[in-house]
Amino acid sequence: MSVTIKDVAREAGVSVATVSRVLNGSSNVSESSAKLVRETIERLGYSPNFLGRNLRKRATNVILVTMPTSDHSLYMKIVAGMQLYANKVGYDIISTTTSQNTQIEDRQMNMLFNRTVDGAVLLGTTYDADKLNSLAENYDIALCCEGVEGANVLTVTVNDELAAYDAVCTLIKKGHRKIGLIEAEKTAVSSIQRKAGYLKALEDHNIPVNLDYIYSASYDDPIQGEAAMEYFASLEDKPTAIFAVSDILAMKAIKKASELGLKVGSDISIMGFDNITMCEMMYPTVSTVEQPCVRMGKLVIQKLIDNFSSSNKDNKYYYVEHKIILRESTGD
Amino acid sequence: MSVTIKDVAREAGVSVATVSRVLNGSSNVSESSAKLVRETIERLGYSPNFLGRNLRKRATNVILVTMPTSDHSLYMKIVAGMQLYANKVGYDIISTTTSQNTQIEDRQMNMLFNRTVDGAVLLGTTYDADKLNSLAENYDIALCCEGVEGANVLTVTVNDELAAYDAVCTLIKKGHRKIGLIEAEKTAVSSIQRKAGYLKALEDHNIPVNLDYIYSASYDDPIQGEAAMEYFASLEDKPTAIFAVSDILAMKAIKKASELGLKVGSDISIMGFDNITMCEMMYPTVSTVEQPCVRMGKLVIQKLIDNFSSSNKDNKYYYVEHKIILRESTGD
DNA sequence: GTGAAAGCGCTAACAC
DNA sequence: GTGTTAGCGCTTTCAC
Repeated sequence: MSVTIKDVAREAGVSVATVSRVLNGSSNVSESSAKLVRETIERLGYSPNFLGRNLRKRATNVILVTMPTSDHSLYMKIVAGMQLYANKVGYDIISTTTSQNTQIEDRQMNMLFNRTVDGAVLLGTTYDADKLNSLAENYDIALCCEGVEGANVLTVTVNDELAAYDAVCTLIKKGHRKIGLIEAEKTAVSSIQRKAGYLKALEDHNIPVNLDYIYSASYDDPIQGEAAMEYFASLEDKPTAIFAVSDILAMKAIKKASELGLKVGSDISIMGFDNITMCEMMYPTVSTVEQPCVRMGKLVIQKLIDNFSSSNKDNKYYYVEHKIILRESTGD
Repeated sequence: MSVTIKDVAREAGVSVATVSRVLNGSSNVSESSAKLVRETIERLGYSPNFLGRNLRKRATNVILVTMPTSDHSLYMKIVAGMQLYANKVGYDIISTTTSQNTQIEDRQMNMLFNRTVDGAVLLGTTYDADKLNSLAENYDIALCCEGVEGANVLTVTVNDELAAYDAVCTLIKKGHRKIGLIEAEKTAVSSIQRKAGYLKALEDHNIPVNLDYIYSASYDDPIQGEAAMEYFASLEDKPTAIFAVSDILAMKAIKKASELGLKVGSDISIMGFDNITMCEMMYPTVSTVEQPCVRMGKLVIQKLIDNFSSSNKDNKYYYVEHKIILRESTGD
């Protein structure tokens, strides 16, 4: 049987209250008792049962992070950023994967209901705005990376439209005027906004939009990046550059371009979005728009923790700065 | 304030014991009461507080998974396999990243001490055998993917030696006799055993070992895969094939080979280990040894849960079957 | 089939 | 500075 606070108290010849006080760093305990208690704790190998503590404190100091898939270094980097900050301020981060399945996501949100965690940040969600809003009424949640239209929930993302705008402007400045777009799901806010940025960049440079240059793919089915490239290569008037709304799509496009005998970086420039680890592993390396993962993670956790103890919840939308990173796939 | 079992009992006009019984599916409750209770639960939006429940039950039905880095699809696939099985049998999986940092790993193991989780599986660890053994004395833990020499702890891995042996034999059967090895840390059991498999395969085919063909790199610093390739390419008598102990190392080697103007798959064949998602994203696609992630995940969770309720803990070493996967990087 | 009550391990209000 | 005690929300004997 494991040792409890009572055992420590008995062994040390003090009350459980005193033990609890040294455990929680209360000042109202003499140095001699404190020392005695600490020694006894050490000797017995005691470690407080957090179920008891958390039950009493009505808080766990644990934050849940859910994500659609864990096989994506973008998410994992953000989680790392969260952990870094959270640990510093006494919180733990645990993470789970929804596999884009609402039942699984529901199951995970149960941790909120059953008080296993103090709050949750959703790195993408299957929930719609209504469901999120009613969830946010009773629990502390936040969105990160991917916002949801109409959700009045604390959200941290890059400014997707502006980031895409910058990316496409960069391509234009390199002399490209025939620029293809590989977009993702029509329902994904990030893809919608990145497309908006693409269109705006063309408009601002007086480049007419060519609908042939817009290919609809999917975040979840990266193989479509290959199909996109095949399609673009089949056009009579081929684009000289491609902007894809995710690195994975860009990588697939690059792979297909190489297979088609196109030299990526000179024959065709390709730019992704996210700056995942693999961007530097590929041949050629992939130009992209960096999402500042550590900063995003820190910010969302910070704001979420603030909400824990606040009566009027902050449900604002926070933008965090992106950065254009040029590598070989755009000839840099 | 959130609704408790008392509220439900009061509203339904029954005792908390009865509510608890329907919550836990006890048969000793009349259908009429049960129905009433269920309706009340629904009406009040009640959801049991697991801190109270777990405290009383002395179990959480949660298993912790730790890994050195979460930016590695191999781990994430294994976790997915664990989740699949665990959920089926009423357990939840939560995962954390140690960043190869013992303090962080300690902090996470606290979840074991403070009873936040019922057990833990370590997908690689910074702990040595002694520390693991003493941990295993008091808590249910398991190793997965990467064993530790001398640890008497439940472990599930592929048979690394045999898997590497098969991989190298495959290269030999393709006619290669000059085969380079990119190994990882001298301390990593998996790398040691994969090297042993490499050596055995050469020996069994009467190919003398050429020490020039063995390059020491690191799992954690994949860039060394590039250095390895550079080195092999600089040799007068270059190897015609390379076996790397991880896909990431193999990918880096492939990248460098391409940069050096070598056609991977014909000029030189390269084979990795793990079968991570990116193997199919690369150009060329990467031949490798598949670790059966879902099966590994299921097996380790199954055995671990068995241990929860067993007095004589199973601390055996379980092997799970690997599979050779041939793709373009070996000319397939 | 049901309820009263003890108690899981802990913290915190209160009394001294 | 320290101890006593109530109670967090739940499950589970035990009695009826």
